[in-house]
Amino acid sequence: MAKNIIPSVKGTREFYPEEMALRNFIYEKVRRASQQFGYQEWEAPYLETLELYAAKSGEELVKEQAFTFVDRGGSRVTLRPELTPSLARMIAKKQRQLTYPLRWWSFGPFWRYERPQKGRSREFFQWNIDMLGPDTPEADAELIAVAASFLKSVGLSPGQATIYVNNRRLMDSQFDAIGIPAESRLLVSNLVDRRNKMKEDAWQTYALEAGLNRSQLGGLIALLENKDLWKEWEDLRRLFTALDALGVSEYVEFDANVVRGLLYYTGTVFEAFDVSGSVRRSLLGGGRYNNLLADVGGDPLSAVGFAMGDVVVGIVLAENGLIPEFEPSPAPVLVTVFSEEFLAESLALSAELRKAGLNVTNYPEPAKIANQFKFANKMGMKIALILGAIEVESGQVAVKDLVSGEQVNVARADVPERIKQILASE
RNA sequence: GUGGCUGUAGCUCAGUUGGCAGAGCACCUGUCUGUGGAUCAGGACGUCGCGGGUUCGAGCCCCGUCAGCCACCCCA
Repeated sequence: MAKNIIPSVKGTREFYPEEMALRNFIYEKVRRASQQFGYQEWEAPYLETLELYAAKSGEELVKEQAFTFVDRGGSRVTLRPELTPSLARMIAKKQRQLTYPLRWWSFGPFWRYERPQKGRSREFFQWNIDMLGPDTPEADAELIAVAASFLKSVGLSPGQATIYVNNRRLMDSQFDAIGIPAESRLLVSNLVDRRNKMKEDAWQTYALEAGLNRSQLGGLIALLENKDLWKEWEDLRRLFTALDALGVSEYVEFDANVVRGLLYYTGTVFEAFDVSGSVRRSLLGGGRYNNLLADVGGDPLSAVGFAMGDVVVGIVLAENGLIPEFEPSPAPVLVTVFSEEFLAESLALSAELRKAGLNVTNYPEPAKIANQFKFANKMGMKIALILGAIEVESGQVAVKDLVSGEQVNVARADVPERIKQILASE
């Protein structure tokens, strides 16, 4: 059948109505969580210059994994791989005109030129949410609370999704204490990232080969396994106090293993994982980054935020049976077309019902009534209306409840009310 | 970017040592003219991902390529 169809671009996503419904479901939950805390929706260009990302020194990965091409004018442009540089620019351009604390959120498409596999495509949607201005643990706690609110709103319990929290400055002080010099931090950071993926003894061997001595390794292990380490750090104590007050502490745990890309974050870091399955999957991640505005030439400005991709969230929701049932038709009512003769009558009835505030689909042509009912059934519609010779003569409409199977004849003027009754009872 | 697995009907898949292309589900039609879902009866459905090679003969073997998946890598 499907011959010679030009394939879609590798790694892109096609949203058939059912997938689009899931995307919109996620979007609605994201929007609600964001707005509950007073965040404003905003958006940035999808196309940016490569320089915007190259400006962040040390991020060659951006150059390797960004979707870049030369436009007709010879400029190098990039499909945005992340939002934060655009945020930094837009803030910097109006830094003195904006109102702080500034709370912004966004949900839009991003592109990364990666090797596609499950949970990772070249085109994805991402929720970004940030607070700029305050530099307090309580601000950090608010972002974590927003994340927890989202997880809760889609039906993920603390047992299914957990947010792990750490602090980069705490880790720096601890690394100092066990004699890991500043220039080894990147190495150690990678080591920590890797620890969950390797067997413990293999990981230790790897760590020693990578250049740690036994005393450093021992210190590192003790550090990573210390669940009470947060108590030694004022900011984390305040953070957990605030989380408790915000009512989300059941979703949050301290974990020294969370480090997240060393060069970016300056304080609190956090990452939510799906812990319902056999594999721990990252749902969202973020933290405090206080240097960003200064890096792009703005005045120093503190910031905290996180990002969440739609792909993994969709998979996790599906695996936990949390995706709402798909309703194919946004219109619960079908007006059938009895014959050519009554086509105009059906169209007029549909228009009346729409005027009464109902979503109504009119069958587009005369066809066997059985086929029109089949259509209504497949589209998940709740009510079918029949307008044939008998009904028109008596000024009535046959209203059939497709869920219960009951059918009654109703005076035409009473049809909207009758439909609303049926819909309300289901 | 590296390594591996997979690709057969709309979907999920079977297909023996190389010998006529299969199943289930979905789909279409059912006693001539006003009613969907369930059952029954009948029917249609293939570039075996694509290109090349070996062979009397390839879905099956070999090479290449594309796509999906898995592990690395990375996760802004």
